[in-house]
Amino acid sequence: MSSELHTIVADRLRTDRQQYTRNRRAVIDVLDASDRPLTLQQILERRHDLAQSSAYRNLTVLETAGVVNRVLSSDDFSRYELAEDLAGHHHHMICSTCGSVADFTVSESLESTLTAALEHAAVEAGFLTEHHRLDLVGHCLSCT
Amino acid sequence: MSSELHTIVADRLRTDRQQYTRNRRAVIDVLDASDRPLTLQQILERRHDLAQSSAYRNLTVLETAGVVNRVLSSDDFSRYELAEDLAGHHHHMICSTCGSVADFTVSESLESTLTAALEHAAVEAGFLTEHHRLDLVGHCLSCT
DNA sequence: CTCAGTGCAAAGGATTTGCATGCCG
DNA sequence: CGGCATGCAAATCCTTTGCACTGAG
Repeated sequence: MSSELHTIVADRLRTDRQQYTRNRRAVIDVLDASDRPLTLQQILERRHDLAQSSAYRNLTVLETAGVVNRVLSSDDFSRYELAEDLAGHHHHMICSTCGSVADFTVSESLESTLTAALEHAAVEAGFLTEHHRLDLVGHCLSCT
Repeated sequence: MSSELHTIVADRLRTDRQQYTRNRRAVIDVLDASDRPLTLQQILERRHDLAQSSAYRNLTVLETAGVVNRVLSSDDFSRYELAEDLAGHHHHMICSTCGSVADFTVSESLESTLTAALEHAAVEAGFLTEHHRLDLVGHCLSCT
């Protein structure tokens, strides 16, 4: 399972003529082990051997290769997670008090209804959809 | 219609013990005239008499009073729009190439299905929902 | 008068970049 | 050996803040 993940990541990086280095693998491992998107700080806390600038650079490389997504919340920090086709399609509960982000999913039937309706709206606007984003904004348990 | 908007804004500001000044009214006018969220730069371009710092400060005041929302896109710029209960509930098409944001809506029946399903998920997670956010991410007509 | 709002300039802070070094192929 | 990845430090740039001034009540 996990080794399969690394194979996929390595493939996509190779397609971008990028190497799957130790640091990049460390970033992927950290994101894979989390049940929610992580800030750069949180990534560094989990792997003290990573340098800040390299982590940023590697996240950019990984995002370009399509294996990592950048998630924006309500605070000043970007958060990072595995791309949806690796981690599974899901949604976010965003706390507008503390900025934390938690994952959740909805039923497949709702997803397909949604996807169809959105694609209809996109076509009308001449917009080329990559994916949709459905998030809840409110207050998490610890901030209530 | 428009004067009604100003009345509502004035009321909400008063509740926050804030005044509805000329500059704040100018910001509201600019946002009201737009069919999409605007960056600070775009606001300043439309009203050259506004100072950057005051515009930021006023947007913060207006956001706190609940008449303006801050919208995050894919670029480094925050965008601002009238609060949903003033402009109507809607969604965004976000261009991941240029960061531009356009508004769109979906049917009310889909909205209510959505709202019910999301509330179910939120309750399970102990999350207190303020509102939901449903966005399309992709490429706009000019970036295709 | 008082005090919030304003504008200029300077500071903050997450993210990016320059450059010398190290390492994998 | 050659070229990319790395890490440190410095730069970038959106956004925030300090401070003196202005204007409404």
